[in-house]
Amino acid sequence: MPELPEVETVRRGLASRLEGKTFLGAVSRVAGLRLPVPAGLHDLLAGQRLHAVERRAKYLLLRCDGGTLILHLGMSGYLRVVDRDLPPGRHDHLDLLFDDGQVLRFNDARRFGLLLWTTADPQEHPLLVGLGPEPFAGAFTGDYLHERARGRTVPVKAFIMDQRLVVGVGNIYANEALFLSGIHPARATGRISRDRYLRLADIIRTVLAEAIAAGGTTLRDFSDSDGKPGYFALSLRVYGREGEPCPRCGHTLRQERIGGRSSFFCSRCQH
DNA sequence: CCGGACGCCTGTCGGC
DNA sequence: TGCCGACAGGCGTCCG
Repeated sequence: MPELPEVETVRRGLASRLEGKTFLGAVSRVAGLRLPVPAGLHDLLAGQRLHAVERRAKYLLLRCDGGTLILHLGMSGYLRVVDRDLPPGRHDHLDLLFDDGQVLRFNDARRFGLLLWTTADPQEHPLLVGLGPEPFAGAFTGDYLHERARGRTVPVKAFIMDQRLVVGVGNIYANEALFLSGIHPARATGRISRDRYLRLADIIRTVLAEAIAAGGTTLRDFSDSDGKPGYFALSLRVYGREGEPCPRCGHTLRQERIGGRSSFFCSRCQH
């Protein structure tokens, strides 16, 4: 579910509401998410002061004095800040308790999410160490894309969703960025000009930034830490709009499976 | 190394 | 109405 704009929206909410607080501990109601929840999480967290909420790719990093909580929301995960008296509901798997009575509650129906604790540098964690550049970092350029694309035959949509190339682009924003770039999602990665990659890199940044400004995209269950939805869904040009007219030329938008994922595009505007 | 398929897990929706 | 398959915002692993 959440791509970079959604995770960044959550990060901002958590940072403003939770930074500076001290953990009382944790309650787990699940054996494992994508990986087992750390044994003894309560004792690991108790007394830790949360001094910063950061983001790397689609991971949230909750920096504490003695270590870092690494969270990933998977497809269906969300976080809420609630009062500890609110009874947990279905799929409310984890509560991280703060000393002021507030609780950071993790709900994840599909359990593709993740919570880990590390006392080492989280950037060096095996799950994070191979990640590509952040799309807003200087290293992410059209020339970088063009260089990495050389000789590759994979559909460009799968290419830009590969987190080893660049992080944060998931299925929604890949579709949107390719539409705005006029590039067909199935086009072979190595057969796209440098000029088009320059434009694509800019457009990826622009789409992600606009989505962050809108609070992310809510299709069904995404919400920020206050439970409020994002409204970028209103601005989606092609995602989920098969059968509707192309916003640029009026041709009927198509849906096809490309790179194993549902893809939406205009066969007249995108080549 | 590369590209593609699969599995993880639950909820929802469309077709019959 | 009920059932069943397909599909859903991610990602790691395995196979050819």
